[in-house]
Amino acid sequence: MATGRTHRPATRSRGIPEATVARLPLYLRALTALSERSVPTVSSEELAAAAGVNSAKLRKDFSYLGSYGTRGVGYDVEYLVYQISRELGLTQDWPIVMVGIGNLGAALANYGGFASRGFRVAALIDADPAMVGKPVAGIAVQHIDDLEKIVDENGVSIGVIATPAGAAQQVCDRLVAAGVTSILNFAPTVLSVPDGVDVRKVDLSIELQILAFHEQRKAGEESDAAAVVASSSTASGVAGASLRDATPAGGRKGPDGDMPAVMPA
Amino acid sequence: MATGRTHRPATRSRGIPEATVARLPLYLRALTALSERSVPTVSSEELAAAAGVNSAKLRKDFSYLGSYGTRGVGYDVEYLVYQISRELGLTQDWPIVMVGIGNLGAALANYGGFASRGFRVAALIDADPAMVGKPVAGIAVQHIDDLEKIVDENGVSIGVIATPAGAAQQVCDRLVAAGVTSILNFAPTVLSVPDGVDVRKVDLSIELQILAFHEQRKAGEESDAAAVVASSSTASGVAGASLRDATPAGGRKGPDGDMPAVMPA
DNA sequence: ATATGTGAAACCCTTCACAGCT
DNA sequence: AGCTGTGAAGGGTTTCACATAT
Repeated sequence: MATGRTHRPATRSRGIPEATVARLPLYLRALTALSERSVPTVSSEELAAAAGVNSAKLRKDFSYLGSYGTRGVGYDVEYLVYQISRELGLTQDWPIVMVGIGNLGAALANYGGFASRGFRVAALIDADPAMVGKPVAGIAVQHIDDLEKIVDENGVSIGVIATPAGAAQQVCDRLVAAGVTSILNFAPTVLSVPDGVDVRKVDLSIELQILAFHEQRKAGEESDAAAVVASSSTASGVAGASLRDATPAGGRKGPDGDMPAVMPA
Repeated sequence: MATGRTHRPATRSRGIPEATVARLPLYLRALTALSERSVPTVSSEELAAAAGVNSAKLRKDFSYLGSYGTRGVGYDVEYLVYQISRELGLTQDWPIVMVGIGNLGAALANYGGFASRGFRVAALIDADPAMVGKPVAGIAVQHIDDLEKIVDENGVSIGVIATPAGAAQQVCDRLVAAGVTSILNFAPTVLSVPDGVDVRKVDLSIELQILAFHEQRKAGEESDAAAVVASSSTASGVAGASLRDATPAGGRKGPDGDMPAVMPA
């Protein structure tokens, strides 16, 4: 043991299921919008619609937090905003550091979404000496040599990695060694971290590939023309079946399609 | 019917579980790296380590695609790269449009991750006349008035939304009306789309909030020394029902912590 | 009358453990 | 001997449906 584990230690989260935690920010956003419009209460039905989930799920989610609703009435918006904020740990300030101030890093630094909700960009860090000192989003970029000092002095426990893939693991190791225990990774690599450190990744290339998978399926499902003209072929039934049999045919190998002469780049 | 559903129609994906689909891009990336190093075969154990999952899961995932391995040996790297690419629909070219060329949009357009794997940025679209004509990542930005024409002429079925939250739904509606059936949404809003349209969202603020939740828990788990200083001693005891008539006084209530006098911004 | 809170059922995903093939 | 492919067990998540509270 003592070897670095690979991903998402899952952190037993007291009693709240991980799936629920992942939806709390969604509820919070919807509630904040209601709060700004001075709406005093919401029903699970309304709030669920605003958050894009179904109401039974939302009620079950809230039940893990406590009994915060009133039967026959609904939920008090302000009260829920506070309770969810507290549950998520947003009533305190989280200083974060961002490493890798290239195109993406700079865009993220400029993105207002952080500051608005408990996160404060404590430092921007880059390895390029030409970047150091330059202000990005009103903050002067610092050199990566000072990473440990920066993390320590600011009490940073959350780091954002927006470096090229090749540098990510190395940066991650330094962040962890310096005391960071949560990492948001935008670099297209799998990061190895010790137990006790949480990693979440955002990879837009992966998201697109998942969409492509479904897109391809849709195209195959249609009569045969590619088009996909507006409409929504609801297909309420278990329709589908269509060409291409799923089963790995008794004999050998997969559905269809063998190696082509030329590999796709 | 006819009403727009809210999120992730889940698209029955023939036989491949959604969770497996979401991991295929990960496997593909690891395999591509092996391929570049001319590694001929991998075991499930090795590949799993490289992709950051466990080997049983990987084998089960691959079993949905077919029998692509050789017992006692492992998987042929090149062969798997091709099969997974094909399964994901990456052997064809996917023209995409990106709407909203601000900081984030520009950064995404510059990100190489797209082009490298089957995705081609067919057009960049913005509502700001001042942006129109400007080259971003080598492509001239076009005006949103031409959205429908652009989608149609390029046969675009995948759209990326990187606009401010307020404009996202409206842009989404136009994309869908124009024929787009898959959307990657970077705006912090829930999008309503008709059945048959897939939406995936990327929201870094949400990711950070999830990390904060676990981070908070870690801090509380420690012996007792207040690791995270500057805390907000949230009325440790069961504080009185403070001002705010909001408190829906009643039976149970949650674990601890009532409304504070001052709400966190 | 209305909407929450929650056992129970259904479903999906992961992990185990080993039969079966090379 | 070694590694894949997969039934079966185990956990987690979603959905149902209704008792319960206002």
